[in-house]
Amino acid sequence: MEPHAGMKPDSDLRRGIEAMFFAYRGFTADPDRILHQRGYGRAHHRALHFIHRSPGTTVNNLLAILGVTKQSLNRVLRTLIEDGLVESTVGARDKRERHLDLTEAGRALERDLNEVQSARVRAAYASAGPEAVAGFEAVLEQMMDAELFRHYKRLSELGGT
Amino acid sequence: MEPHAGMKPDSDLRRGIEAMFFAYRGFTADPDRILHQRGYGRAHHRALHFIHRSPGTTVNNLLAILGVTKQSLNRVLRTLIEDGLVESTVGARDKRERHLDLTEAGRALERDLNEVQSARVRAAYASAGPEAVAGFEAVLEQMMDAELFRHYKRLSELGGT
DNA sequence: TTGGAATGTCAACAAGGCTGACGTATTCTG
DNA sequence: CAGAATACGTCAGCCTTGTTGACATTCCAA
Repeated sequence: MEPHAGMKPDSDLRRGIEAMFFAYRGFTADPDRILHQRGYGRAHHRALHFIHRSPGTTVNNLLAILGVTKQSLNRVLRTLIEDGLVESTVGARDKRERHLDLTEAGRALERDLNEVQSARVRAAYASAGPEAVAGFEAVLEQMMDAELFRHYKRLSELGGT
Repeated sequence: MEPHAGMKPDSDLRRGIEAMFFAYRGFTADPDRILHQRGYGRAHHRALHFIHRSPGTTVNNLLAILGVTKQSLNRVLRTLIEDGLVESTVGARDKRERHLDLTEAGRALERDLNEVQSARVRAAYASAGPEAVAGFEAVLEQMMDAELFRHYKRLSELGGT
């Protein structure tokens, strides 16, 4: 392949790839500790996060966002419901659907997890500066494929508390 | 918590967190397909990547970088050696050590995996622009914790290919 | 009204993490 | 030189979290 102006050398790309690998490990390290103490895994965190984000969402909805099979999600969801962190209510309009919401205990755990994860992201943002943050998000967005990007955009536009 | 100038609002942090989640999925999607075809998983990719990066590295070294137990790494390594993708040779200076290298077949697979993963990163970089890339790397570096950052730096300074 | 699509649950299996215990070869150290 | 420490491999067993397959319930449209 002819290198040409604007073409990133192979070593730059490898560096970026390694940065993603190591950064993702750091990104999940703090919540993982809390989860492990409580006997949960990363899948539980993801479920709590997105239920918090879209209260009353259905199982199917969550499936699409998380990109796993319904059987896989169901196992996680079942333990969260048994442990009283998530509430599942039969749909009023469509009784096949289950609407998912966090209980007070669920909100508390989600808050703890978000707290430690946000702290790290906040520190990284503060240390790298606002322009770096803009670049960070721009590259990440481009790294998603179309479907993931749609989910991301939809959630972003909801605005969060 | 009193918000003050320069303090990122919670919603910005949540957006960044979700961006990391979705982007990481995209980041691994293409290599995952190739790996799955060959009956391998992400763990095999990581081993191949870092052996390629540091030819002749020892098992202990790889353990530290990957952050897994030797039992876990051993399972992956054993299949790669059996399948003739990795070669393990007894250390010359210290015969307790095993030095790991890719065979020709191992290099070929690593090249394929790197090819598709780099393609996506390259496209993202090209589309976001060089300043965004600088910001991207800056934020990722800050997101690592100290030990991971050391590994990252050591590898980066080796230079590429 | 009935057959198919959609939604969700249960069962069983595999990958790949983990801990703990142990064996062997080799090197280092007191 | 004897014994401790290091590097590596392996066995056994556990957990999380992904998968497929089979099934019940509910809705909707022909």
